[in-house]
Amino acid sequence: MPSPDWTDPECPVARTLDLVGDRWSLLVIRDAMDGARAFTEFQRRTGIARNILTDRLRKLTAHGLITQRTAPSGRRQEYVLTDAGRDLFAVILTLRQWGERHAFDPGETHSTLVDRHGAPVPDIAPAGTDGTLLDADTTHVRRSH
Amino acid sequence: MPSPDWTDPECPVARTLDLVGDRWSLLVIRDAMDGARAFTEFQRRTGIARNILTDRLRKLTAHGLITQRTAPSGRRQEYVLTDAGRDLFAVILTLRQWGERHAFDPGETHSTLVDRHGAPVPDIAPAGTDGTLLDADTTHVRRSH
DNA sequence: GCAGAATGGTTTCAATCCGCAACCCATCTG
DNA sequence: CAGATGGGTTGCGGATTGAAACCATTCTGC
Repeated sequence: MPSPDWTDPECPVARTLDLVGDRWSLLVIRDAMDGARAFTEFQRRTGIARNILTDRLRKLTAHGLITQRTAPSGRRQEYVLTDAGRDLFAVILTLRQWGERHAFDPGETHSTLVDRHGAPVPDIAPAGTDGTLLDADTTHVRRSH
Repeated sequence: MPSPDWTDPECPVARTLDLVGDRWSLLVIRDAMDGARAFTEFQRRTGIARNILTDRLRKLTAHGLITQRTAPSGRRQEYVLTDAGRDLFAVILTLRQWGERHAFDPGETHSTLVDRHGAPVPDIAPAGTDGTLLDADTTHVRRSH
């Protein structure tokens, strides 16, 4: 029901990118995960244009990644992640870790993701059922015939 | 040297998205990981417009994610992933797994990522140093002072 | 060794998308 | 009640995209 015309209907990567694969959606999700809830707060953190933010929030809502509701403490609006939205955590995390490894010069500082105790989150490494590390050379796509 | 004006210079997520966060780049990377090497092959698999593909291949090359070289078997050109490009495997994988969980109706078929033995790749789950599962609620961003 | 197809693009043009600025109304705050 | 803040909408110009046509070089079959 959300997006009838997929770029590549049978590829899950392509479908995900059809939903969040633009310049801003994942940054909105990132900020929602870090506590942003109000329209103005998203706008301030990302620097996105206000009309585009309106559009992205509507699309993400239509696709079931966030929901809009009135804040418990009054009449203000707020946007919060759905379960599907929160499940993008691993995506944001791998994007973050790749960036830390490849998008900074040595010595450049960057923000860090830490757990409740302030300890840095360890790198994610894809592993097979037997625990061996997987990469592009040891896997391939099997098309859904 | 690659991208002087970042959307959000100190956030690794934003920097990564500045490099590959458009509609096509990650699909090109996906296909490169699955064996595509030639210009026409990328165009056929993704359905991207040819001038845009030219632009994306140049940008990905400029950012060090792919390299262009002449094929060993003659004079044809080919595009292959660099180490940094191959390191996007975890990103593509988490996008794929999220899509499998949330972008398909129950009963709909989709392509699958399998290892050398044909076994499906297990889901990635972010874990802390002590092995506990991490998510958006148990982590937060620490800004770089 | 020549015709035709494939490869790897470039160019042109129209349509779409995006960012900026201005505007608007409702709600808080002093 | 004046001003600030929240949550937008509208209009406009510039940038990005997509479709199609074009082009030069290289294979391929006969």
